[in-house]
Amino acid sequence: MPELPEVETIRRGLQDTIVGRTIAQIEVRSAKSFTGMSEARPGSAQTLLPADLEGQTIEAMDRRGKLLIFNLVGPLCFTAHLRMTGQMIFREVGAEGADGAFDGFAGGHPNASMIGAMPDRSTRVIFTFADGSHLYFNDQRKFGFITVLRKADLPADDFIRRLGPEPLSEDFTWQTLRDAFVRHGGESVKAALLDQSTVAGLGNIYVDESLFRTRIRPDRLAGDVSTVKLKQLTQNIKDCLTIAIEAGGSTARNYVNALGIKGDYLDAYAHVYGRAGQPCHACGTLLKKTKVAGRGTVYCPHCQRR
DNA sequence: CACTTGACCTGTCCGC
DNA sequence: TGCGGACAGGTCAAGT
Repeated sequence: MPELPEVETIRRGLQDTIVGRTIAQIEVRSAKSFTGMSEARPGSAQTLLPADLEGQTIEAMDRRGKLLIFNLVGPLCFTAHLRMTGQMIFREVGAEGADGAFDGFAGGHPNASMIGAMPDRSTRVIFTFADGSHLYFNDQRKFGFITVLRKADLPADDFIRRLGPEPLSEDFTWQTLRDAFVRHGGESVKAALLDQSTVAGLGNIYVDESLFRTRIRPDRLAGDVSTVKLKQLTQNIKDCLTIAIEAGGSTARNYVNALGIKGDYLDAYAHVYGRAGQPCHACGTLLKKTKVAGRGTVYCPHCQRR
């Protein structure tokens, strides 16, 4: 659920709050949530563990696709993948509990009401900084995980090295999309776009939205998309993600940013995601829900005919 | 080999 | 009210 715009929003929030802070202590409540703690891995002697982060200072926040990268002063870093329900929530000293204590950050924000006490029952990892502030990694479904590694090993990381271009960089062009669609020619466009090697960071929401904007049916074969449509789709993906980042991301279920605040994209800008059965913004036809590439998929049967 | 389905989890919602 | 089942959808392993 957190896709690129949500992860980018979190990254910016953390860049503004935790950079320069030193990790004093880490509490891992769910071993599953930390790579190397539950599974016995070969070469485990080299696996870096939470304890290796204690005493380290956050240098900068980075992102690759849907992966958050916490750079530390020195040779180490750690990554966090939020998967479906992960959250990274920062709390200033004394702001762990009631909403009221949080006024300095979220007071007056229309979406601030959902902020709850930390930690809660979904909290899997707690970072305590030397100044007493906290970073909570919450993850209801325990699909997400944190991995500690050396910065030098990042490019070779199994997950990172398979990622396609960053959609908002100039590395992502209609030609790169064309090449990916050739590789995935026999699959649906939707499946091809969900594959992180095609372009990094798209998930169910922004794939449906980008396809609606380009008037392509999600179940259309990737190999059948014309050059004209490829060019439009490339631009629409960029536009869609840019607008979503400006809106602070999408909150379909439980996404919140680093300060615990929901995103505005869905209510304000979504054309199809979460709107099954409602009239199309362009033509008024009722939007249809189906299943494509194993995911719930919403599209307009009139605007997206081919 | 290309493509699809299931597993991993937990919470919510719906029908009976 | 309680209970079973479908659903939510990122990624990888296993299956067809």
